[in-house]
Amino acid sequence: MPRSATTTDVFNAIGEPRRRMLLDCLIRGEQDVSTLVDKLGWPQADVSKHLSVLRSVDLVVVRPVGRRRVYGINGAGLKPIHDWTSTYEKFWTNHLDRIKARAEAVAAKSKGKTK
Amino acid sequence: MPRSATTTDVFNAIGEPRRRMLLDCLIRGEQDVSTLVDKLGWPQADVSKHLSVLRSVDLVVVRPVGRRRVYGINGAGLKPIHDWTSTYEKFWTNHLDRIKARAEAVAAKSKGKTK
DNA sequence: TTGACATATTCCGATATCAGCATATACTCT
DNA sequence: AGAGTATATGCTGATATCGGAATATGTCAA
Repeated sequence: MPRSATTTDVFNAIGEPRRRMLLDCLIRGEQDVSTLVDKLGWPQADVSKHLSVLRSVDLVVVRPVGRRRVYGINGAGLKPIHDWTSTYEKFWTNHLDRIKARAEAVAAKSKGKTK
Repeated sequence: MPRSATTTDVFNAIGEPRRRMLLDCLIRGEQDVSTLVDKLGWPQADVSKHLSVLRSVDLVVVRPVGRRRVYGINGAGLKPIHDWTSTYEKFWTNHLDRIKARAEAVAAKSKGKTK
């Protein structure tokens, strides 16, 4: 059994760097496909396909404007990832604490104690 | 050009659900491979291989204890993902604002205007 | 309706990834 | 050293994914 599809698993969807670039490009505001093609310099089909994946996991929303399609970020889709990583927050916080503690220990040691 | 390797891209590495399960399993504390195999019920080789990927992107650290290998979470590795999603935080916040705004609009409308 | 433009979808070959099995490495204890 | 345990790695076949080119869908405008 391979990994769950990019079209159903948000984590897998953003596993592709180009899709993160796409989102990073949209972060400044809604844009239509042509604009994205210009900015990114990828073939139009590629942009559409990556957008399609992002759409299927609800990371972006589309709004038809005439013959254009304006894409925007649906932040709610990224929240699960943010929440998941948040559960590990204590690990990097603790890590910093440990570094700090060690630094203080070193400082205390150099002040007087030889052990 | 395919997506960047699971062994070099943290985002891609956690794109695999089993690897997230593995991390979720380790969140309670360091554990050796046998314990993980027991808890998860996967073939030992699979566990080792997924751990290997997590190791290559620095999401876990290993500590040999006799013939055991005790794995622990390296939270610092997840921080980049957390930071990246944080840049989109405003989107889900704004989204809630928008829902609220719309709800208020609907309420105001139903109060008098028939449209 | 016809033509032009904007975007999506389909088909293709190449590649990475997965699970499973078998085997290799590494350590411990006697 | 040799047996046994713990973990890692190599090989294989099936599958998903990617980019690219061609094509299909959809929309406007005259």
